[in-house]
Amino acid sequence: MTSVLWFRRDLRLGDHPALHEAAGDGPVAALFVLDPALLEPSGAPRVAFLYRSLRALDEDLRSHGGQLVVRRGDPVKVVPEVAKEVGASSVHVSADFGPYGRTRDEAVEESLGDVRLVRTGSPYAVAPGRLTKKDGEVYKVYTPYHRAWKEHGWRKPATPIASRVDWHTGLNGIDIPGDPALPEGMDLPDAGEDAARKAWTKYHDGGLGGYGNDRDRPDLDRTSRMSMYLKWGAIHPRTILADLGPGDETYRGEIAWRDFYATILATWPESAREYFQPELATMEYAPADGAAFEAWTQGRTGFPIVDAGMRQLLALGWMHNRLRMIVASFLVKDLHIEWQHGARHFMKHLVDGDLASNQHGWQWTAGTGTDAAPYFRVFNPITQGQKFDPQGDYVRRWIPELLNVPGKAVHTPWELDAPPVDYPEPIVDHKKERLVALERYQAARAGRSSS
DNA sequence: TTTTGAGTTGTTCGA
DNA sequence: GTCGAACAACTCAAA
Repeated sequence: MTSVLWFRRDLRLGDHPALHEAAGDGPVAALFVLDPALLEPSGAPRVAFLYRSLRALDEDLRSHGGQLVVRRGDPVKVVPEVAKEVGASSVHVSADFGPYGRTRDEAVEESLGDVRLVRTGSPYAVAPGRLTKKDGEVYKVYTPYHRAWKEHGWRKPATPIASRVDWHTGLNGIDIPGDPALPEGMDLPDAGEDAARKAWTKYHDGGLGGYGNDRDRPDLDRTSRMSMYLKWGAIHPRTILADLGPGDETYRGEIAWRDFYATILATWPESAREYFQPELATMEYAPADGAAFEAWTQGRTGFPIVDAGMRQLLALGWMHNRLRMIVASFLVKDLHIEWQHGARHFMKHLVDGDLASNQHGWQWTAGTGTDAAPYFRVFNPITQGQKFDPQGDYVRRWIPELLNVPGKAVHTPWELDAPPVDYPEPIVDHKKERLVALERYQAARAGRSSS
């Protein structure tokens, strides 16, 4: 009996449990639905990367005698239509645990009627719900979660079957749309499963060994950049995990973080918008519609390391992890702007923008999340720059106005005898704003304990 | 039930 | 320059 394989965040053919399930039923029709509800809030870089990933998937399918059918619309309508057209008795998917995805899937399941919606696998090594404390509750602290996660383990990658699948062809779909206009000069990495595997192999044989020591050095750029492939499932985390050795504990931990935050968001879907610790929502913040927020988004705060990160985001659709923390801390604790505004800006511009990791990364910085940073942990944008970009190479790469400032002096351009005229003065006094932030948090904490 | 130990990523200050 | 303490109490996880 024919089935539909509805692709979402699993745009690959290798190591794909839902494909194995579908193939066991008979012929498989491959479908992707362009859902306006998901596309509209996404920025051009992520949409472009999605389209390229879809083209790559279609190419891979064609090389195995199949094709990818792409339809536009609400999956609640589109998926049953396609199932009917091919006479499918089941629709196979990888489980989606996001706030929108889960509700959508329940609605699709309802609209499918007698056709079964079968969820097999997920984008995670250890899917939400698999791992609980002994009392059955969800872990809220990373470290014990991580311990249990390692103990629980994950499946080995499955053997490839795409060439043996009886692919259903002949359905009409729309062409994958042309890429939306990208910012001038933006150069996205190659998309698709093949590119993901190649990028991973290259990193595995090259930079991975130095990850533990150098991952915080944006000037050295030793992170794997697998996030955008993981975002769309061009590679599955368990494929990556299978290649890691005992010395790769730090890198393995990052995969665990991804699973952890997915679990948190799946358990508390409202934490995508609301404060995980609601009592901190009453804290006083500055409005996000002023010049300060604008300066932050444009990389013109006058703090070189902050501006370099923000400009890297605009230019690449990607930002080094250390910079994500620095610029987030600056927005929340120097400009006193709520984390949601920063999270939204990130989601708009990041190619790898993942709701769970993004929102909870921000909540961590804001001190409002699970396992949050202590309130007194305020990043100093000057010393962070000096520490993690010691020669200033990263800053100079992204801030042409500072190109001629040598060495670490680039982190304090206002101290130069002749500061560059086209680079802004610091928009705030960090020392002062740090104290303001500490007071705000202290007041909120006092409010909490008295209420 | 109670108790105990622990908690991603930092900074400043004073000795 | 280097080092340890203070920053603060609270919640979580597990015994």
